[in-house]
Amino acid sequence: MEENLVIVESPAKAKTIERFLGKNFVVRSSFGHIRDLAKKNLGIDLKNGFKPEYVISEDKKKVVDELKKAVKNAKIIWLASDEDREGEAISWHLSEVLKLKESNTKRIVFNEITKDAILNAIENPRTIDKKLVDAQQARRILDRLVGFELSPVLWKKIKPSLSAGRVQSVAVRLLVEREREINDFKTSSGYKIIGLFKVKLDNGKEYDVTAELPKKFNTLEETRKFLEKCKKASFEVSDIVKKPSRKSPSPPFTTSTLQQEASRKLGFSVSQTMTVAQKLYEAGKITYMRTDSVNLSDTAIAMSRQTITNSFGEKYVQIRQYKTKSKGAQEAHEAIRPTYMDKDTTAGSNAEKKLYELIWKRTIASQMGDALLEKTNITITISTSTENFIASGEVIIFDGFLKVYIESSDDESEENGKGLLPPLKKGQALTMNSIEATERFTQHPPRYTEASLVKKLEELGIGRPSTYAPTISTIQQRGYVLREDRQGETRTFKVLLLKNSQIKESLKSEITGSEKSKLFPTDIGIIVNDFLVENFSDILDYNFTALVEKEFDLIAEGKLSWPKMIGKFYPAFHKKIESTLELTSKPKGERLLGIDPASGKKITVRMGRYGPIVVIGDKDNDEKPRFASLMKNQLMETITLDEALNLFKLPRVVGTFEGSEVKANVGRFGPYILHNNKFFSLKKGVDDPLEVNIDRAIELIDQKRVFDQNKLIKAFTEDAELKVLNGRFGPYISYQKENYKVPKSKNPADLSYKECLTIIAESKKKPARKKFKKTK
DNA sequence: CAGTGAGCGAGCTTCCGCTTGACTT
Repeated sequence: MEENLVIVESPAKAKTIERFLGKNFVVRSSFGHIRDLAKKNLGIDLKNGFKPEYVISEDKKKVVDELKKAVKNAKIIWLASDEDREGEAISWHLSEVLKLKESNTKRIVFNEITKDAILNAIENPRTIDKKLVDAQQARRILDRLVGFELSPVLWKKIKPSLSAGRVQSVAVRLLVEREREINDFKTSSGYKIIGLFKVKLDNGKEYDVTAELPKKFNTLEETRKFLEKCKKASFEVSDIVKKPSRKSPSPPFTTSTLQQEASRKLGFSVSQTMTVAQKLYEAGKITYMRTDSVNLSDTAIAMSRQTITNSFGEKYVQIRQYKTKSKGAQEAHEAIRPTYMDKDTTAGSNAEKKLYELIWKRTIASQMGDALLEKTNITITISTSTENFIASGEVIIFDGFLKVYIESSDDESEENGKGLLPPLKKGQALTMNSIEATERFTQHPPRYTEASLVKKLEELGIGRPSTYAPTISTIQQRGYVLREDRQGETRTFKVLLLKNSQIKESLKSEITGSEKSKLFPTDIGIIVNDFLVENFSDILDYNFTALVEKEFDLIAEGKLSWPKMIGKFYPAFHKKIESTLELTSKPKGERLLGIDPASGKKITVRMGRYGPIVVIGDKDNDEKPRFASLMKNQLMETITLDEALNLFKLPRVVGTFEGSEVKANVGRFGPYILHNNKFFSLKKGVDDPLEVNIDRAIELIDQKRVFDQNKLIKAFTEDAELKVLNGRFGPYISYQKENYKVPKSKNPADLSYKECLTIIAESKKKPARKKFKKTK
């Protein structure tokens, strides 16, 4: 018989701890929560004080059975789930399900996986904190009530299978409101003035100095006037200000900051970051990756000190303890850091290497000294104007943490590369080489990326490290949001150049508004959001989570009972659900665009059964209304009358090729060319079905033909339905509309008819694959 | 998949937070 059974949440953690504890201890994992509210109905007895009905989750039955066996064989059970609300609840559910007795059950907690921390925990056991468990139950029940009562309202009023919840609906709201800010944004322009000067110092050396006017001119007129004045001006250094400044390293990574930096520096999606981090964690290379804590264990700090000293020298060491700033942090774990600080790289996939190195650098930098800088601002007066030029420079006196890590910023326009200035003195005269005035435009607020949305959610205290990635993917799966690249547009801007006493005006062009991996709300996302904000403003409020968190805290302190809290919330909420079902009509987002000049009928945009459409006329008239779908990058909210009229120009005859008509149109999978009943997709962001010409169409048809030829690896005379094809995931066999993978051991080109049939038969023997849910 | 947009009805969908596999035609 084993003396002691320790139960933790994660199997990787179990493995590590078992090493620390020795022979008398067996360590098992619960794999997170083992039971949850029943999925049928609500799982909550509304007539009976909101009594929750808990069931053991299907995928946890095996785990529970094994834990039961392990309990039988142990004298003392140590419940070692995380030290936070959810962890406390996990321990409580375990003690209920495993029928643990108080006499031989101990609750222990540690928030770092080090030998000292664990031995210390064993020395200081406690009992389950039922008040904290109750706070978790309140959280769980509230979320279920909100989610399972709101979602069906959407099914009835908008579309089946939609969803709403405390976290996801606010995430969508952030995106919709940002999109509106962008639509409402009025761009204005001004002229930025940059002067290039030459200066000859006493030592005979000549230097270039670049200086900028701190203000922008609003109009071309003013700009020209200013340049005219500069023509005959003399320029002189009037002031030199040197200011020391310092930069401090950022704290070690939490889940959210790791997701942000991996997105900015490595281009990872939020879920990609988590998958790669999970791999590193399971391999024992980093600490736990779902954490809101910036804390480092004493051992980690000691290791960092050693590593920094060895690599860069003692003077680069500066030990720091960081404090978590984010709302609602529960700090059950350490920050995300390498397990062994002396390893600055790791083996593994490219992604694993890159992410590991990022984590290593960030952790090491967090224990290094501030960077010391000296900023210099030099004021240059203009004899003919009251304006001044400013030349600024920056010198690094001591690089400190910058030796290993520079944090990236979401703000792309941030200036970099301010360098060294020549040793100028007050009164020094400068010769003007040229002055350039460039028209610059104000930028609309940036669209969210996955990672910047996570950052915003964390700031609002909404969601947890374990749910950021799933939330981001849920709102995309529901069709509320698309993650997309968008091509920018060409914009022209004016440039005035003063050189050799002449002012030359020219037009230049730049690409603006291009977006990479940004989140765009869809029409459905906007309709759902507006409906929810209109009818359930309290839950959609950015402070809703913060408000209920305060009450959860009261419950955890024993100052409020959870049924009382839920009892206060639910009746009014439920009443609102019923009145909304009864009183509101289906929101279609209908908007009048104008009058069709050809027929004189009204043109409207609205949500149709299969997506957003524009309609000419209405049902009440004798004539059938005409319909057209919006293109993928058009929004109901912003489409104009002209754009709508263009949609009715499709399908459009492009020309003829090989004796048959070539047509352009937009289908469910985007714009396409139709020729001889065959479809050829138009290239996203390149071709426009309204403008594509016959030459381009033929080019696309040819390309597709070549592609299809390469697709076929082998066909068989025995059976025309059987083919070996080249696909996205490598070679496969296609037979009777089903696909089968070609084993890696076989060369697809050499497969015989018989071998193919064997492969098909083999793969049919395997248990039926879980079919992915069809998402429309 | 390359059209559709009516209306009825059965049966389904759905939340947030803990965890990891099992998937990848």
